[in-house]
Amino acid sequence: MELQKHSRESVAELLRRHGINPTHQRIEIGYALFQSPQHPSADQILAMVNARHAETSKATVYNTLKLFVEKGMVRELIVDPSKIYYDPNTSVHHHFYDVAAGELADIPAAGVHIEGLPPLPPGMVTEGIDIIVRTRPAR
Amino acid sequence: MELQKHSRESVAELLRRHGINPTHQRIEIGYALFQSPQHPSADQILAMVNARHAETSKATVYNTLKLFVEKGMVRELIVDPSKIYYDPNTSVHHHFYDVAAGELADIPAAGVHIEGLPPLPPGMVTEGIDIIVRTRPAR
DNA sequence: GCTTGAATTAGACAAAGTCAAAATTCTAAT
DNA sequence: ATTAGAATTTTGACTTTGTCTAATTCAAGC
Ligand SMILES: [Mn+2]
Ligand SMILES: [Mn+2]
Ligand SMILES: [Zn+2]
Ligand SMILES: [Zn+2]
Repeated sequence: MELQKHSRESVAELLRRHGINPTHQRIEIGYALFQSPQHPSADQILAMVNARHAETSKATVYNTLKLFVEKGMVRELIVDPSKIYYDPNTSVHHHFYDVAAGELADIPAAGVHIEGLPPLPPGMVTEGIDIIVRTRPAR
Repeated sequence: MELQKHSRESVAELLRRHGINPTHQRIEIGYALFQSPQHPSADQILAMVNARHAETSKATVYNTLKLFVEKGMVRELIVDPSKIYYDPNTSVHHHFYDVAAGELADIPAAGVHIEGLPPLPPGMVTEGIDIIVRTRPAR
């Protein structure tokens, strides 16, 4: 057993733990998200979910991803002007972004420190700190 | 004299220094960009430029902003999933982003250090490092 | 088998941005 | 002055990503 990190059953359990009713569509979307190509866009998820046969509508994919974000099950990454990428890893970490290929790679939080940030504007609270290292192929 | 940091003449000069032929439209767009509301979007610039009377088309605003970015005269800020913000300050610095209001505020680079970043993926070169502190109103 | 609330769907719509072709303006010869 | 060629701008159609609303389907509980 344990051939895959995430079975549909373990995704259902993850949904329950985040207070999300694990319907068929939500399980498929979560499953797609936690599978392979780290950091997919909504469009890619829609394609993955419906690869074998039509299973889920566009509206449901967008609604569900928004729900996942609200419930803290996934994170949005805003690095590309034209689409949102989704990150199944919600723990603190940062990213390389290959602007030529449009691909993201994780930077583990361990060892990364930011020093000397000024205090927040008054009355504001931090929602998150993103470090994005934009890269491109040399020469 | 010197009532404004940037006159149309000084914008024209800035364009020339960046190898951009200073046409009427480009000067107006640059002037709008360097005026006030720090970090405008393309849409806001279009509105500013045409506030008094129609002066510049949508295509020219988008083309020109892209040209400015290519020539290194302004910087794009990707912080919002729905629009690009433009930053007339190209020196190294970072940003607070109020996700509720959609407003950016500068964080001067002085004193801010990032430690412990891993080496770049092989064959890649850094294009820039962005730190975005996402904030929202408390409570 | 009904009833009801939750979830999903289709399809129209909106916003931001792109693109190609036509029109205009500029430049620099003749 | 005239004209050719290049650069710039414009128009308007188009694409992509995402949103919205109303209709439909689904899942329990009775
Ligand atoms: Mn866009
Ligand atoms: Mn969008
Ligand atoms: Zn990640
Ligand atoms: Zn700035």
